[in-house]
Amino acid sequence: MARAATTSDAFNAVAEPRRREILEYLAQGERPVGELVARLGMEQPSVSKHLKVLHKVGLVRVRRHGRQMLYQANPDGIRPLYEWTQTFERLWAHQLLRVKERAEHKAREHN
Amino acid sequence: MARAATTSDAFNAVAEPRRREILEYLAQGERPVGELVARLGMEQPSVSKHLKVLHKVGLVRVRRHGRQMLYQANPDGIRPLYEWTQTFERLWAHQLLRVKERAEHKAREHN
DNA sequence: TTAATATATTCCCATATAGGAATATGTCAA
DNA sequence: TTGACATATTCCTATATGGGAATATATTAA
Repeated sequence: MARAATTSDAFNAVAEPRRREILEYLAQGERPVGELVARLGMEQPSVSKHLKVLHKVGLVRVRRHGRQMLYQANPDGIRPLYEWTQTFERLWAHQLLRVKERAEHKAREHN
Repeated sequence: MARAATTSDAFNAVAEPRRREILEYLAQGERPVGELVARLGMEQPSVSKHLKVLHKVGLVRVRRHGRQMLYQANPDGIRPLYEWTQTFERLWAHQLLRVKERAEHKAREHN
């Protein structure tokens, strides 16, 4: 088997750095393709292809406005990623705790 | 150009569902490869290969214990993902607000 | 209509997969 | 040493990719 398609889910879609840039930019609100091209310094066909992937996995919504296509981020699509990373929140807490304990230990040492 | 290597960063490494499963399992603590094989129902070479990718991007740590290799999740490696998703937190807040407003509106209607 | 603008699609290709099968390496026990 | 156990590596192959270049489609304006 080969690698799963970029369009198979949000995790795969977002693995591409350019697509993350696009999503970050679209977090500001609805924007036409041309603005992404201008601001992110990518080729127009490249932007369109990335948007197609993002759309397929539900990470962006589109709407036509005259000749322009207005894209916006669909934050709901990001939630699965957010929630998955939270699996490890507990472990971060432990680390912070350890740091805190070490700091307190040091503080006692110096008294 | 082709797709970026799975070993290029945490985003790419974690795009593979099997690797996420492995990380989730290792969130419990340090575990030998054999236990992953048994519990996750994957082939041993497959698990070893996935672990290699995870190790290369710093998502797991290893330690030898006799014949066994004990792997543990390195939660720090996940933080970049967590932090990136937080870019969109603000947008979720808006949505919750909208839900709340709708609920309150309905409540007023029924008075 | 025709031209101009905005975006999407197609074609080409070097590249890195993930899994299966087989085998290699490393470590302990007898 | 030899064998058994635990894990890693290699070889194979179908497959999807991302970028570049060229072109197609859709919409508005003249």
